[in-house]
Amino acid sequence: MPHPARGTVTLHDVAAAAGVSLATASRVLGASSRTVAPEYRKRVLAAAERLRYSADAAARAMRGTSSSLALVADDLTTPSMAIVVSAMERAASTTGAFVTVSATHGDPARQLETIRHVRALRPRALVLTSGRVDAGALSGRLLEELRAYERDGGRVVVVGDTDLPFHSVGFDNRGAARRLGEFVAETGHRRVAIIAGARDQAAPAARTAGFVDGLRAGGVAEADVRIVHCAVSREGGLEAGRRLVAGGLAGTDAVMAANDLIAVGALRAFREAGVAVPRDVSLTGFDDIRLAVNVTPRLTTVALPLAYAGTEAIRLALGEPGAITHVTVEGRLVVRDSTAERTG
Amino acid sequence: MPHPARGTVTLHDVAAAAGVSLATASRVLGASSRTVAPEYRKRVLAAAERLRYSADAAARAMRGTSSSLALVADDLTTPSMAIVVSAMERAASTTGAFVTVSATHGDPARQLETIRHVRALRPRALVLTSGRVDAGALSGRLLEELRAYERDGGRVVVVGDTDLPFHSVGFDNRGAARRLGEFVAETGHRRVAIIAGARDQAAPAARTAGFVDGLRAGGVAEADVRIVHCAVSREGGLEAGRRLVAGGLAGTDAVMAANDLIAVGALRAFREAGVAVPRDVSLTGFDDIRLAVNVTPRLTTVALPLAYAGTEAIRLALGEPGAITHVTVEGRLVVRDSTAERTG
DNA sequence: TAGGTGATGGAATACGTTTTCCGAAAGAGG
DNA sequence: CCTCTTTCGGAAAACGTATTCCATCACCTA
Repeated sequence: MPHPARGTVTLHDVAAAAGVSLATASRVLGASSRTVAPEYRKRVLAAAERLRYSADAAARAMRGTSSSLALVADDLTTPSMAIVVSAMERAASTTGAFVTVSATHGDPARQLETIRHVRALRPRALVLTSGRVDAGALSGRLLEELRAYERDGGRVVVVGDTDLPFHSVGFDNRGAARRLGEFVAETGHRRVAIIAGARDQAAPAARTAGFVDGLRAGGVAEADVRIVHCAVSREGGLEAGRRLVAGGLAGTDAVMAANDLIAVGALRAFREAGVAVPRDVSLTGFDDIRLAVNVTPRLTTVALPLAYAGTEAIRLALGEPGAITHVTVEGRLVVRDSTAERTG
Repeated sequence: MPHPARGTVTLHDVAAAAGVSLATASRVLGASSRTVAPEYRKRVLAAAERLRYSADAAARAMRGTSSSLALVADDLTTPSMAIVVSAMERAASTTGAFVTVSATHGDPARQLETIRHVRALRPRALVLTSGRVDAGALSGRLLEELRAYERDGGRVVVVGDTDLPFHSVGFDNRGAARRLGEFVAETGHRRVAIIAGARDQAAPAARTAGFVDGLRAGGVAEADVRIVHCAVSREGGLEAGRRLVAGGLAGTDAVMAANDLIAVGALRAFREAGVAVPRDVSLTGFDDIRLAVNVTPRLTTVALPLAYAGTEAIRLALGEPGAITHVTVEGRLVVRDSTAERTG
């Protein structure tokens, strides 16, 4: 398909049309350091324009100067991924590189397969975004594959928390969650339910741990902190919220969700049940997705500077070689309307 | 960078390690029809595994069997683009192809440049998504470039309305908007303001025209329809909403926004001003983005089956050659809480 | 057993480009 | 006027893979 019937016009055709040699045409059209006489240069450019010549990236790549950036993500439809994709694209376009994207749908087996597949492109950098990128879950196979890729001269950047020996841009989930927990405790809440998301996902787990840290530091008794799990989605939050109210809130005055989506789901469950937020219970989220300001009440949450993280990932991916760098991006507490101060 | 120092292991290395010829190794590792003796096959597979061999996509592409899909979009951060990207990725992954993405930021010059650049990849298909893909705006240059690409054996699919002679997946913006306009008229509204978005963008313009069609068909007098313009964003809607209330609603009982984002912005402006939706005015959106059900009140809007459109685009891009096909995707009226019935 | 036939490994070639390397021509310096 | 240097066009090699063609070998049939 790529070199069909008789269609494509090659450098050879351009050279012939311009009446010069292949080498000369290449020097004019490629980014060569060699100078060519103005007369010839003009002829080549004219021929290329006339024939609508477009150099074959594959052939060009073979000779050594390829350039593509690969993104391997769990899910391409989340807002944060869109931002990362966009940041990568912007960075790539300044150097004439291409961005290729792949989705793994959170399946570790598929993740391995995808990386193996992507490796064929010999991308300059591979940005890996996943909820669970750690040595254990991968059985070492993924690590080996990534190492082989590095041996090929590529660079790996992990977006998210990881214990793998690659550059990474991580969020201080636990620290930010701790601050949010402290805030909740300091505003007078005493019985807290945590909707913790999935048990086996790294980010939600770290946030849950941080919530607990902060609440305890703020003086909430351990016995008064309840943790429930659910799917990491709006639906999961809705369902968990329903379970919560069905089982009786029993004096719970604050609910902390592992992310905004879950919080929005829970919010809906509370509204269904006639539980007023923040009058009856305060509710917090995490991520500060756009949705957070578009629900009523607007969510108190933690803002993650995703755009910054995305560009930071690109910087690591394209920057000068150097020691492995772990960049930690701080979250910022954003207090809105979904939390109240309890004076009682 | 792609073929660095001494890193990459090539088919040659695998063949040597397995003690067979290059051809044999290629036959085992590639998708060849030739059979090779079990003994040799085993040795080759073992060597490839041990060396973590990954075939060079560029070299492979040269021999004739490349496969990539290119997406050229205005803006990669919108939710609808994320869905299209995801649909493309899914389709590509089943055939072992890659998806590359590029953004043009709505700049026609950049659009041309991008397509020229992308053409180097010899992608099997080029999906072009843009608010304004028409012959006039492009001065013919873009058309020529796309034609040259087709001559190379590629296929062009335009997502969005276009008068260009390529496959396309379009939304019946005007028709759906007309139905929404009729609905608003039939539910008793008599003075309507339309927040029409940007004057020069095709989709908002078509929707506005459709709103007007529907309202008139439903019996709303032309003098009672007011049209205001704004940026196509939440901020634009917010600002337009403020202008609207500042100037006095003067009996306006319904506001129709060109899309959900604008509607959400307007909703916020109304809330600020103490205008209750839908009690004081009804409000409608367009697109049915996720946000539409997460605001209060939930938006009455038109749902566009974006996922369907995305897969449809892929189908056209990868399907059998045939006559140019224009697929029109119907919108679906979704009535929620932001519109009331006016009996008075 | 001779000749035919199907299977299969290996050498060589092609893909389109960039980049040496080489040679020719022109300019500079004595 | 001769030589040394610089400039620049062209021929050819290289990149890594898939495939065509050729050679070999085993097997089958008469």
